[in-house]
Amino acid sequence: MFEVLKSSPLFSGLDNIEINALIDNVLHQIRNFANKEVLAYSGEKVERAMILLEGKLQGEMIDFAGNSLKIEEIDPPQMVAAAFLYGPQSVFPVNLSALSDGKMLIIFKKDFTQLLSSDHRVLNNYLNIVSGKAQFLSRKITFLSFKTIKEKIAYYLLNHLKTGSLVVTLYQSQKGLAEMFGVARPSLARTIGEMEDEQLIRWERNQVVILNLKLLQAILGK
Amino acid sequence: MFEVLKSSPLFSGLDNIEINALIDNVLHQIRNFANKEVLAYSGEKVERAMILLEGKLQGEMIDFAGNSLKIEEIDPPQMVAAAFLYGPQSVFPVNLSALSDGKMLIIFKKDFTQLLSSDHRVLNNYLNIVSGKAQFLSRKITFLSFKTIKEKIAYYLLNHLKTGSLVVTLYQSQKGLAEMFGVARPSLARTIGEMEDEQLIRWERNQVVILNLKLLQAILGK
DNA sequence: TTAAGAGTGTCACAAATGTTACACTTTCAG
DNA sequence: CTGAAAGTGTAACATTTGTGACACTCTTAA
Repeated sequence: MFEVLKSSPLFSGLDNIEINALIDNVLHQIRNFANKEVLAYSGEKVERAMILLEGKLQGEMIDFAGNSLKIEEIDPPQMVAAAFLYGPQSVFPVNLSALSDGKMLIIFKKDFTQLLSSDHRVLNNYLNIVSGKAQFLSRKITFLSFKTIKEKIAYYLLNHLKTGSLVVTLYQSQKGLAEMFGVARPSLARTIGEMEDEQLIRWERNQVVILNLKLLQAILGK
Repeated sequence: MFEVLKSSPLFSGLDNIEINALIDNVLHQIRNFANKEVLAYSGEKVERAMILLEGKLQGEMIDFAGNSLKIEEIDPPQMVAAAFLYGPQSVFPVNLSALSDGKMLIIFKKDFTQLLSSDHRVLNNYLNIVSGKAQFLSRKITFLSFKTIKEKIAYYLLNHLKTGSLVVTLYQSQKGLAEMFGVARPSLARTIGEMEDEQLIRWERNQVVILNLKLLQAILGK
């Protein structure tokens, strides 16, 4: 029934039969959601473990002025808010909204705790997920602490560059990127234009061609 | 021997005898360090669990231009880099340096894993610590995503204000604050000056008096 | 096929912050 | 007590980014 869970980090190392047995053993439910639906608001208590089965979600912070900072996109079969289920302040750090129709598996905290303690491998996986989450957030801070937009662009491109290639494929609009960078959209466009003038990159529709890798690295290197 | 550990989050709920038994049961060592010593560099692999016993540490990110962003200060008996011991990328996210002389308890990862699995309470505590760490980092992102220095100051003061009081005691210099905020020191001083002109606050040596709480909150509220 | 919506490039101007410099004060070790 | 080091207030100026506006392109659903 939960074929997709086999490749989920939480159940890594378990086979289908074991996964189904574990899940059947605890209370759970399936929740369907529609595109653009808001599934949770920042500050809301996290009382259930959620594993995305189908569709796409995003987490974004909204500040008091209404500006949004997109923190991450979530694809199946990832857990949602994994690092916020336990710990001293278990509330959603972001608004969670749907980028498409989809569905997710829901397990209440009490039952999830029981699931964790019933299998050492799952517990170990969960520990890795939460650690990975902290590491992701830490990298996010590194990224946000870059001062200039140019640095952010350079860092983003170099991190999404597959070794050997000089082309970065974009899965987001400039608008989406601007939100991730925490900058205004026209400011991003302007800086992109400047970097094109400098023959650093060529920014096309859905991909960016690196024209001068060394100079691009030098932006971060000095 | 490790009296201070009784109040450590990792050993919460255990008594002295149990703690000593657990620790004696695994390989461990004590490491002394001197003020200003750098204990680990960003990017270095985390191979040991470290619990601060005495002294004070700080973690700071250094960007390529040499600017530093102080992420946190660590006091005993906290764990160091707890969320970076497991997970996909177990490397230090910050430079770890000493703010005073001190010493810490060191347990190698393998032995620490053994310690975790030998007591359910400790494992549970550790899960809470790592979750708490992720939550801390998440709040840090919230903080860094404030656009203006004024917002950052207001947020910082309101968060350090004890209920009922109108005075915030500072345990850091303006220079230290500027590093935490990720802004230039004179810029911080200028903004403080502006807020004093506006009768919002009175900034004294080691403490800040809130003169107009409502207006201060309004900075974040609109 | 076409109209609507989303995304993009660009501009002029405003606002915020960084940079560098210097004088002054405070702290603290010797 | 004193000198050095660290911290603070402030200024002029340079840079960077945000804002709001508009025209244009692309995509897509009716």
